[in-house]
Amino acid sequence: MPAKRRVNTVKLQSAAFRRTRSDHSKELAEDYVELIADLIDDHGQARGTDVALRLGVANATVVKMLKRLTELGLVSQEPYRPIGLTGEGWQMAENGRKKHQIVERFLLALGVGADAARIDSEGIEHHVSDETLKAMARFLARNT
Amino acid sequence: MPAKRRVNTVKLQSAAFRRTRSDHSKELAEDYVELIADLIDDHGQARGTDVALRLGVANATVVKMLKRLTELGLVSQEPYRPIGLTGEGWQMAENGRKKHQIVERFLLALGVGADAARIDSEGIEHHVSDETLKAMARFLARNT
DNA sequence: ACCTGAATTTAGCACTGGCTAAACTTCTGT
DNA sequence: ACAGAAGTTTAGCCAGTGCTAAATTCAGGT
Repeated sequence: MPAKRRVNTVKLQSAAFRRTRSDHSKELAEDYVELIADLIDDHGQARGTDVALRLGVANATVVKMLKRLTELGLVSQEPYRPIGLTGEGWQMAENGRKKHQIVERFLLALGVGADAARIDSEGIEHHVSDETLKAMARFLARNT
Repeated sequence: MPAKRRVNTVKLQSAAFRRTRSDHSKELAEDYVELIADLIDDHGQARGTDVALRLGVANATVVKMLKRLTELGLVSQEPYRPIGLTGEGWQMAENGRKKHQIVERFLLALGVGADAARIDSEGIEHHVSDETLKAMARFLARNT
């Protein structure tokens, strides 16, 4: 393999790895925002305790993360009040829910059991490109 | 929904979230080990510089991580020598490569383009349960 | 044999995301 | 009305993963 070609391959590969890794904090943000949206829709409000319980982390961790999400313009909150989402936050939540739903329904259609489909879709959701998502949607449309 | 039922749901959900998150360090370990195995197979040896270049991180980061992987019993190395894998390391690498290959071939069979398939499989690989992997393999067997 | 350049390691820093314990608000039931 | 329960926040800790700069070791060519 010529040197130039190899360099390009390496660059592409490192980009792929770096991407999956730098996305970790974005993933976390998406998990929080999506969960908050669900809580608000299901219970009328989202409280820190609920988020902590659902995510399996300590209360203080949620507080710290919400501070970061507020700085990112996704969450809006006043002290000692339930958690709210900004417009941008709602948009991210909607997007995530759509993705999540397609992935989970896709796995079910593929023959994966309900439990595994739920768990795996949670993890996979954040690593699916638009192109792959479209392919999954096509599959769903064909197999219905 | 009865209280008991809801609690179980919450526990399941938090378990799913916690799992995807606590796996981050395991993911990283798998990426390193898989890459080292590839380098050894392709070039006869794996050097820190190559790993750093491929993963898109600094040299010192690789050194630190290799120390952790050595403590985990996955990597074996003497100072200033190329990187080796333990039996357990090779086993993990093999496992990862198998998974990776199935996921990537599955995405291709689904109609995803080569570039997206490569990048997405990199990210998805670590979040696919055995059950889902089997479903993908079944799909591949049917559509060949 | 030895010098130089490449590779590796060490040292020290920053940030993220986790935790516990303690302090502080808010809500609720009597 | 207010005491206690429930929820939130603050403070301070730790581990993991990244970085740069400087020191060290190794290997090749003269």
